Formats: sequence, structure tokens, C-alpha cells
Amino acid sequence: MVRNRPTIEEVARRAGVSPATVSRVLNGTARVSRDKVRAVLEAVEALGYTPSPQAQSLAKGRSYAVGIILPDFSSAFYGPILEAITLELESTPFRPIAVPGHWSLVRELEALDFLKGHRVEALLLLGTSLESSALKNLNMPVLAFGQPLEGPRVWSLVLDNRQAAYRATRYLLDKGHRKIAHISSHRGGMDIRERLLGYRKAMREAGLEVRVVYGNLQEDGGYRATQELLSRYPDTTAIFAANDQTAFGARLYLFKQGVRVPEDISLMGFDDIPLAAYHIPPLTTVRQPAGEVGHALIEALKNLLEGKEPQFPFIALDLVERASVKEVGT
Amino acid sequence: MVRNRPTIEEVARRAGVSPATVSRVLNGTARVSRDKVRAVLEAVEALGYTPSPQAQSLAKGRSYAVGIILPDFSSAFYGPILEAITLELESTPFRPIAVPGHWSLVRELEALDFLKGHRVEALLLLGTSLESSALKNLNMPVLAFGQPLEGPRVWSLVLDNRQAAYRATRYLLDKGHRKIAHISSHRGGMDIRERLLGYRKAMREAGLEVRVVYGNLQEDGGYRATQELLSRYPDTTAIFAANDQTAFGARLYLFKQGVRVPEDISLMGFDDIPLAAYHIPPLTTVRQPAGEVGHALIEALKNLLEGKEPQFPFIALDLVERASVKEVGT
DNA sequence: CTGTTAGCGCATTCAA
DNA sequence: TTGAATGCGCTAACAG
Repeated sequence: MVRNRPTIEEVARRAGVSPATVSRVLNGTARVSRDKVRAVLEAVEALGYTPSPQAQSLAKGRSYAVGIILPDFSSAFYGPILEAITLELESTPFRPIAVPGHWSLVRELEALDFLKGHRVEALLLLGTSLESSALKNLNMPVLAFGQPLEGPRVWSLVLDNRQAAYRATRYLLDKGHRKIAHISSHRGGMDIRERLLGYRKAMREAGLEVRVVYGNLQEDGGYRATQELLSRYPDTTAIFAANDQTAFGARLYLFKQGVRVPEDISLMGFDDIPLAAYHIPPLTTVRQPAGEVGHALIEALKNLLEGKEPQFPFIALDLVERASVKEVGT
Repeated sequence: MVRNRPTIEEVARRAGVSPATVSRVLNGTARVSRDKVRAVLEAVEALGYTPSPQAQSLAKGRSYAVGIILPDFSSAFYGPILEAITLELESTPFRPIAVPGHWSLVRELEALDFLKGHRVEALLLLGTSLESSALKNLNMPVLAFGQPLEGPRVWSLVLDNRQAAYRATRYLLDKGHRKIAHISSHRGGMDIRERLLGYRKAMREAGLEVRVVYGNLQEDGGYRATQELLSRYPDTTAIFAANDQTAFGARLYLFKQGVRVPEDISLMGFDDIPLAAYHIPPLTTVRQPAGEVGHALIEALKNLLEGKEPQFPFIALDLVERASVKEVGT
């Protein structure tokens, strides 16, 4: 099942050289005479030889693998980030091993063990809720996105969610809204809590009532949260959801109730997942640039693996004005 | 970087036994006295030992890895299937290695090489356009979804896309529509072509004009295709898109033109990706059940790896009636 | 029940 | 420039 692929030994025999020489030409690790190079290449071609990364990893003492823990492969937000990372990694010798944590701390710890077992050379944490203590004696560098983690070899790329949420709320205020609600979630990491704080700050500064309900960061949670929201606060004129998927759920509930967006209620999301631009009406939201985040993480990773100190660029969370927010008379 | 993790040898020394014994207790591969078991377990715990899958793989001659090639991690359709597969695999000793092919044959072949190199024990092909010849001397079983592939150890799970598209078109006809257009794509595999054929068949049977334009299976392509569609056939009353994302793109164009859905034009998609139910209006579409597909693939895989012949269950493609199609007077 | 031995496929010494 | 020898971490076969 696995033992049937050609080994370096067979290639060597066919080329009339030693395994060491085959290794040398394949890795360019020493000069080899032209004839032998050709012979080796021919043999490799004829046999369809591919070196075993497992064996290479054992022999070299490194895996050239980077571990990635993310919540879910089907996530509309982390999927694109993973995609960006995979793309960026292609130009390096490193390969990603991605494991979903399924929003559960236990699963995340299992994922961590799995990746430790695989001897990954670095860890990328995307939207996990792992604590710093879990990374205690980890012996490898860790890059976290979405959550500030502590540790000697831990670096976090955290965007200013609080400030962005503050500005988003201010935007609604500037549009004349006063009864503004926020749909948050108990699930999710620090970024979600930061968005809540940003919303609260803006509302308090404006001397307005804070209206918060909770979903699960998915569409169905947004739907139910909106139901609750409107029964508790029927006069709400604007809803700021903690992420786009929640906003979509809210939108559906409003649609079913015959509430128009943005004519009756304005709606704002967070993340700017690809579908936000194609929603009806196109969703006004705060953009978290997946491509830039992926790029930044991989750049940092490269520096790290070369022994340099990683540098994160500043990544702005900009408001994307589309069509789901309307100005209202004050 | 990698050489600093404890090895089986250190565990053995600390427990006062031989490495073989450690291996035995960890793998339950032979009876070991209670004392030594305890000593080993203690040592493992104290050292935080995790076996190296690399070394295990080498020694055992098998990798316990299954390779998965899919178009894109950020795909709204394949993402959930990958997620389902990952979940199903958790109860088996096998682990997935997923590689994106990015809709490119070259990339898919590279992915194939990569997975061969990793000595995966089976291959799962999700929506690739690989040809049977590429799987010629592959030495491992292959399970393909979405595309019928030939080969001695190749099995394909292909759903009846043509029939489903035929029924979908018939549904529109039954609702009184006569000017029905289809947005297909040159990209994509056989399933997309089959949907086109199903549409054509229904239209021809009804003696109606076939109206086809082409997108790229993404939202932007659907947007542009609809633009072209309405300029060529302004009197179209229903659009059947080859997938949901295309339908979303179409929806946005219609929205911007002030065309109402479903009042002015009815819209139907294909796939039933999670967001379809949350679109505005909720999208009537044909459901490809990601969970069932993932389950079926893994069941087949299990049989395969136990040496049995894999069996695929029949998976129906059912129409999901939501709110984007309206009945019109004939 | 348990230790010793011999590889798994490869890269890297060390000599020649 | 090249081959032989050694070891990466682990399991399996073979003796006891």
C-alpha cells in the first residue's frame, strides 16, 4: 500500500551510482559529474521516483511543515485566510497542515497535540481560543491571529477591533441613528468581545441606550437573536452585527417580517466576507482583509524561520459603505 | 527546531525498560506487565512524549494519511464537504491531507505528486478535472466525486446532475415560464456540463428557445453573464444558474437594475450552499447534500482500506423550494 | 512478558 | 567527485 513506490536505492541501482549520489543531485547538495547527473535524472524519470518527505524529515531533523489551527474549513471568513496562506506558502519550502478546532477548546488542544506530533516547525493560530499556558513548553514559534497571546516565542497579529467597532457605531450615529443594537456572541474569541466594547463605548459617549443580544456567529444565531432583539426593542432603527454571517441571519428575519433594509432598519456587519458584496442589499460592513492577513502572517513566518524577529505591518479595518445603511432624520 | 522533542528512547530510559516495550504499551501491540505499563505511562506523561508519525509511518510502512484534492479552501461548496470528511475521519486512524488545485490542471497534477510523495494510502478527488490517464500507475485507490473516472482501483460518486437540472427546468416550466435562460460555465467539470444538458433537454422537449450564457461559477461571473443575458434576451422571465454563487451574482445585477426577484424575474441556483437559505429572497435551488456526500465518501474509503469493495449509496438531488421563483400566467 | 536486532527511506558524515 | 557507513525515531521479528 505504501511499500511499492521506488526508493532512492532503486534509483541508484538503475543509474549505476550510490544512493548518496542520487541524494546529492536531487538536493544539489554537492557537485556531481555531468554523466552521473544525467543517469540519475533518467532513472528518476523512468521510475517515477518521488522522495519520501517522511524519510527526509527524519533524516534532516526537520519537517518543513507549519501547523495551522482554524475553527472550521467551511468558515466563510477563515476559509479565505487559509487559502491565502496556502498560496503564499507555495513559494517557500514549507507546507501547511491545517486542522480544524471546531470552536472547541478540547478539539483545539487535540489539534495542537496532533501538530506537535507531526513536528511542525511553527504554529499558526487562526481564531482559536487557546490560552497562553497551552503554549508553555512548545519549543516552536507561534503566530496567532485574532487573539493576543503571551509567550517567549509567541507573536500575535491583532487588529484593532474595538476601534473599528467604535467607528462603525459612530458611522451609524452620524447617519442619524439613535436606537442602535448590537448582536454579539459568547462564542468566539477576544475579537468579538472587543467589537462589543467598541460599540458600547460609542453608545455611552453618545449617551444612548446599549442594546445587546447574543447569537452564535452563524446565520441561524443571527436570525434568532434578531427575533429576540425586536421583541425586546421594537423601535430599533439600526443593527450592528458582530460578523457578516450574523448580519445575514438578521437580514433574513427582517425579510420574513416584511421589514425593509435599509428603509426601515439599517444593517451593518463585520468581516466583509466575499458574499457580503453580493448580499441584497449589498452589506455595509467592516473589512478584514483576508489576503493581507495571510500575507502578513506568512511574511512574519518567513522571518521567524530565518531566525529574524517577525514584523507585523499595520493592517487597517476599514468601513466598506454599501447599501444596507440609510440616513435617517434625527 | 525539531530535534528537541523527547524520543521513545528517552522514555524507555526513564521508565527503565526497552524502547520496544514503550512501543508495545503505547500501541497495545502485546501484553506488558502492570508495573512496566505504569512506569512507561508515567515517563510519557513526565516527558510530554508524543510519538513521531513520520517515524511510525516509515517503520510501519504505511502513512495512515488520505490525500484530498479540492478546488479551493474558500469554496462555499467544497469547504463544507471537506469539513464533513474531516469530521468523519476523526473516528478512524486516518488523517486527511488536503491540497487545493485552484481550478488548474497543472496545480492538480502538482497536488497529486505532493500526495504521492507523502505516501497517502488513498486519494479523494473533489471536483477536480484530472483525467483517468493521470491516475494510471498510482498504486492506490481513488475515490472521485463529481466526475466519472476510469481505472482498476478508481471509483466515482457521481450524482445525476443532468436529471436534476432537467427537473429544475421542468419546475420552472410548470410554473408557467417560457423564456428561461441558463448560466453555465466553461470552467468546472462534467457536472456543470451535465446541468447544461439537462436544461437543454427540458427546453427542447418543450419546444422552447435555448438561451445560454457563460460565467465562471463565481459571483462576479454570474453578474457579468446576467448583464450579457439581459442585453441579448431582454424578455427572459427565469434564470437557472449552474450554481448558487452564479445565482448570487445574477441576483446582484438584477438588484442594481431594479429588477425584482421573483416578481419580475425568477431565479434558481444549484448546490444549496449554506448561504442560499439566507439569501434575499431565499434561493430556490437544487440541494447537493454535503454531509451525505462526505459520509458516503468516507464509508467507501473505510471499506476500501479494509480490502472490501466500496459501495456508494444513492444520493438524490432534490429541489429545495424557497422564495426566488414565482408562478407566472402563461 | 521483554530485550535485542534489524530495517523503513533518506541525508550526511567520513574516507578515499 | 564519490561510495560506505551511520543514524533520524520507531515498529516488528526473533529470541529468550
